[in-house]
Amino acid sequence: MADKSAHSKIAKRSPTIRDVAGRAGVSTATVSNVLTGVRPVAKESRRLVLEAIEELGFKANHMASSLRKGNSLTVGIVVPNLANEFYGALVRRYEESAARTGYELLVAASGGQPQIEALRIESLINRRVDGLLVVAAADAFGTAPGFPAKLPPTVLVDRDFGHPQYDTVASDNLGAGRLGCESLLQLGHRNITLLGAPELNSAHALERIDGYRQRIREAGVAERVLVGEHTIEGYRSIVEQELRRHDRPTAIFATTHFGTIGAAKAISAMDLKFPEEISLLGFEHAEWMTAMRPYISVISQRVDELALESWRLLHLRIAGVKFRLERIRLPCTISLRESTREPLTVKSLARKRAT
Amino acid sequence: MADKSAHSKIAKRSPTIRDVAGRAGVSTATVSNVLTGVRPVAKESRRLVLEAIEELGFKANHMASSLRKGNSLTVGIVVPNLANEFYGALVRRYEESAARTGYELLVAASGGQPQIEALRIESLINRRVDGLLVVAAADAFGTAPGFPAKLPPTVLVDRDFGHPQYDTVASDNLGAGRLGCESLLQLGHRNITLLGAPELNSAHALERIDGYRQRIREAGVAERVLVGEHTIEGYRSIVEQELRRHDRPTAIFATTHFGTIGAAKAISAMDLKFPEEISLLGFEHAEWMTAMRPYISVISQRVDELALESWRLLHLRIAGVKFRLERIRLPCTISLRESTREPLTVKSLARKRAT
DNA sequence: GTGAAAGCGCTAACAA
DNA sequence: TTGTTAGCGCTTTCAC
Repeated sequence: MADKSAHSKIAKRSPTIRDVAGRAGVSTATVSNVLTGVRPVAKESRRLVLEAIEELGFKANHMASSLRKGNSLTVGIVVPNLANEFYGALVRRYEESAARTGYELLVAASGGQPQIEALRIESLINRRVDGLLVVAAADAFGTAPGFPAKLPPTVLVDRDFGHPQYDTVASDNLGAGRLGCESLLQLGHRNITLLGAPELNSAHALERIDGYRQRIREAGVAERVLVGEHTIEGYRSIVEQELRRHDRPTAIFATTHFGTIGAAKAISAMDLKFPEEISLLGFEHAEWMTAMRPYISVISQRVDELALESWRLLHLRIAGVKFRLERIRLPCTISLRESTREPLTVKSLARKRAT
Repeated sequence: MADKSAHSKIAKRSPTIRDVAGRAGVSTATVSNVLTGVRPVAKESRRLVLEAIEELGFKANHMASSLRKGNSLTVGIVVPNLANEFYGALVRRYEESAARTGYELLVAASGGQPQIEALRIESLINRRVDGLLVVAAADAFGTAPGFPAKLPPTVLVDRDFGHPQYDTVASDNLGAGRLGCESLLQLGHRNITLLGAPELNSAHALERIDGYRQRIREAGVAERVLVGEHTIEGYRSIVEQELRRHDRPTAIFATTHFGTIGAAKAISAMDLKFPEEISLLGFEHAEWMTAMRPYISVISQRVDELALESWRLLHLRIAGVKFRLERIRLPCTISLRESTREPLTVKSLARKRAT
């Protein structure tokens, strides 16, 4: 068969809608209509077009259509750290939602630095993303020097809840703090040390601490809050010190995943019976915990729902649906396992009573 | 000041290069030249343009320039699962490289299914990505029905090493298998059970097993390979069975991260002295291991280098540099910690000798 | 139901 | 050094 195109040598550039139109003997408009389904196309024309597409291996250039249509079907996602398990789980869910609805995901990492976040977001805006899902590098999102003046529809997740300008979705951190404290109190603990994250640049770490404080005050029990460097080693060393005190706590409540690991490490480094002599309530379930002895009790965020809800809001905003600023708090869940027990004293008393 | 534009109402659409040109009193070409730096621009013109850009809050439409230039400065990355720690670490490094070089990253997940992989890659091609970094869903990458006929420059990472068509970068899995076996042999173990991953859809799991086999045969020791369902529970149950055998091994070598967790779980569920009675060599270091007692010895992939090398190759291909198909194997590293010890018998003998 | 043609916002000849 | 203009590949009026 003779090649219709001008250059019959190697076809370097990929075929365009024009090539398809030529081959099918119709206009580009008809090809476009077959592709988009915006207007009806006669059966015969459609067949010809589809054939031509097949034969040429034509793939519609999404950038061209985006440029023309003025939307990119692309969402940008910005997180502090892509290697983080929690954010990884978020991104995974976003990708699922995106793939399901014909969107693609442009990912960027801020490293927790507002200036970098500003830069990365600017770059995403240049790509004309339809919307942005952001785990803010710091509170007061959008105030870094050089931050773009106008963003596309944006939803803030996990951090900087209650931002005055954007919809926000986050876990009920205060509730999580209360819940953890409550469960320890119910077991009979009266000497509970909270291992909190330093404020750093987001207040959301403080919310969990506040929850603990609220609940423990209601119980009329003395509070004790430890805050250290936000690294496993930092948490380990501070917990180790704590466990050496004469007035050692009977339970530790870590409100971060790192804190959980650090505390577990500190406990196993000491000569304490775990969990008999010291209870540990951690944060954020992870696969490896199933291998720990004792199996660590934790409070976990509902990452799937965080992703779903934030995606839903963003989707509505992109669609132009008007509604008041949304602020969604999702409850955390507690998984009581082996690392939380009633303190020794209470247990002994109970036994005595029983006999 | 009077508004020059036709509609002086609300400026809905974002300013274009034309708006900037008008405001600065120059041509669009000059604005473009200021933006791209392709041709020199007089100082005064540049100042005017920059001012106009600032005042209008102009952001160059990357899609338009891509369409015109024929490159998107975008790389697509496809992995089986975005929530996986290993792939998360990869993506993080890719993002760093991308941000550093002006690229953006479009991410997609295959769920380990070649058909989905084909779909997602097609979608990325429609977006005209300049290149693709893929952790293949299965070996024989690119053979699924409906797989795009022609890909942009593509580098395969971790899986399907040695693909006949694309550059491939992966860890030296065979070497890793040998290395692990070797280190256990050196400690004096002669009864080493290997906990391998099922072949599933990638032979790369078998390579590690083969490495173990090679080395153990060289040593003239009986081999024993266990392969189960690729889940923590699957591994746990199979290891638990193994540990109940009368001829129980003195060491277990898990060649996957899941296997490591499963084995650790099985061991701590049994009444064995760990690591005195049973050694465990795992795969892939993780933060949580620091909290385990004993601290688990592992062989780890050099994920940073995998990312760097694959990015480098892709970059060269995108730049059009011609070179033969590259196949890069990166060695794994071993971290000997507390979970691997000499077996009891040997130890006792050594003690006797010492006295 | 279909085609011709304008144009999305930018870059790259080609002139001047 | 600068401006004019013709597209990049698509969608979308507006005619027919």
